[in-house]
Amino acid sequence: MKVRVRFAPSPTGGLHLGGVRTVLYNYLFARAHGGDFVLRIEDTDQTRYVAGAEQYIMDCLRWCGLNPDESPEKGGPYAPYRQSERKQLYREYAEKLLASGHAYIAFDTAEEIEKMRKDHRIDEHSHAQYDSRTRGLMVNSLTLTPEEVNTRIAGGTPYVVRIKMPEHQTITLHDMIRGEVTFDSSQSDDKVLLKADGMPTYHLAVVVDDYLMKITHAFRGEEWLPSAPVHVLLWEYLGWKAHMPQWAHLPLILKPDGNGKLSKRDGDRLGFPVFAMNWLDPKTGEITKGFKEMGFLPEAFINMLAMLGWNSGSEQEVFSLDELVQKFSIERVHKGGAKFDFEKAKWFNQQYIHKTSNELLADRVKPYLDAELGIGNWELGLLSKIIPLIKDRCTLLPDFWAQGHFFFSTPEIKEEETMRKGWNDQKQQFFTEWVAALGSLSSWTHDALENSFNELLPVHNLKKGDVLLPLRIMLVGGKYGPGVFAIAEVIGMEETVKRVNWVLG
RNA sequence: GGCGCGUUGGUCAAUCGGCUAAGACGCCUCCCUUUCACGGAGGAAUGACGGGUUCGACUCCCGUACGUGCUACCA
Repeated sequence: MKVRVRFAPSPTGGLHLGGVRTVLYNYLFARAHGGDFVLRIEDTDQTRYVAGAEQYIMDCLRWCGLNPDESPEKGGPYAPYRQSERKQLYREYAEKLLASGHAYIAFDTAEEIEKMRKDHRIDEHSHAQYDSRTRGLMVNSLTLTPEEVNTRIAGGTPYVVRIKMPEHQTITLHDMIRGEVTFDSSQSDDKVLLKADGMPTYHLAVVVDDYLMKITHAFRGEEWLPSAPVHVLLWEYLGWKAHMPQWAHLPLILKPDGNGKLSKRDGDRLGFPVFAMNWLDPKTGEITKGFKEMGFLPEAFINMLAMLGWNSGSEQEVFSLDELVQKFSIERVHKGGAKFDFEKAKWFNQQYIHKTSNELLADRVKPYLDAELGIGNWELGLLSKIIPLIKDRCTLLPDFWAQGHFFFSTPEIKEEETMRKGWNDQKQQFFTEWVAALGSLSSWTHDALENSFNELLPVHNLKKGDVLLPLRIMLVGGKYGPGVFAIAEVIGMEETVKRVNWVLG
């Protein structure tokens, strides 16, 4: 049987890094087994629908290089891939469940349910559930006669279809990461399967679609584990038990400090991205920063996520996507949640910047220079010269500007005090003569520049250390950057002379 | 509160009964470098707790604690 997996997000906002990791694990599993990876949009909650979110999710997957084989955009043999477009389909299965007695119709209003929750609460901390203990008290097809039910439906009374959870039945589920997990069916309430608006809830929709789309392995976040028994029962009641996918509930990604699931707010608070790409909330106009825009390379982002909860068992940490496809195994996914560490994420990016070819890096860096200098306002050829000089000093893509801006324009001197420290006539003389000598250099190379510099030193009774740092500050503005003479070589004679002369006054 | 899941250094984590408990990030020291980095060499830092089982438990079992998730006509 062909392996088929799916990523099923609901289009309600930015794509969380945990979501991307779920996509990754799905993708790796599918590729490793020669299977299909499908993207299914779970947009059954019309009240939470956010315009643009679906397109945004696909853009994120594209940036990550984790493209689905089947999706709303691409189509496929099991289309449509948007649950809202499959709406009519689910009712048929709800009816089937109704007919077999595994589900029932309920007419209760939100207020009535709320009242029941309070009136029948067991203690102060918990509200009663709509379940085997309380369903007999409510207005539903279990307490009403068939005639009464029909009259209400005919009269247009809104209703939902709920699953009738059995009492005290032990439900066992095999999870690829956790092994056997068991539940007591009485713990779960009679979940709504079909809502009053005719849309299915997640519970009905996942089961129906996973079956119809022939999904063989279902990976999702650990937060779904408590409702898994409901899904297992549904597979059974619908008569599809033999086709139920193998489950894997992925550990959660936690906040770096305190406790709890990592959320967008933590990123804002702690100063790091949580979403894959910038997300503009159409309702509030608020922009949430993404890893892409913060200057991460997609390869590094993916590698970092792969290692958050999984490891190969070896000491290797840097893996290409192809290597991950080869080595990843869902069984080696850690069971416990992992706290997100932004420092480690940056380290991965640094590793990738170091190992990425200068040509490819130039493509990635170009947009940042365009943004700083304006498109067409700078010499593209410079990029290939400076990248090898500064890449070792860069962790995120914007660092290329921070580390290389002085190649493009005369820098502001930010370390003037350091530069002037111990300044005297000797130094003034030295630089004046060196600058004058520059014109007669046989070739403008860093070696030639350094030689002429060195030769002049004893003439003025100076040591190299006395004047090298001042020269650096003249050229770059601060105490950083690649070798000074290499910088001078790149910016050229005219600019070098100009920067030194400006300081000499 | 109930139920599920989890628990090895600050963080990510290896270990599938033999441990003097890997490795990485971060931190500290030193070397390299007359800048900043890269790189190299070191260092500090770990099995939640209590019972079993066993010749031997980080590894298996039970309990406790702690963490986390769920407990919606949200996913």
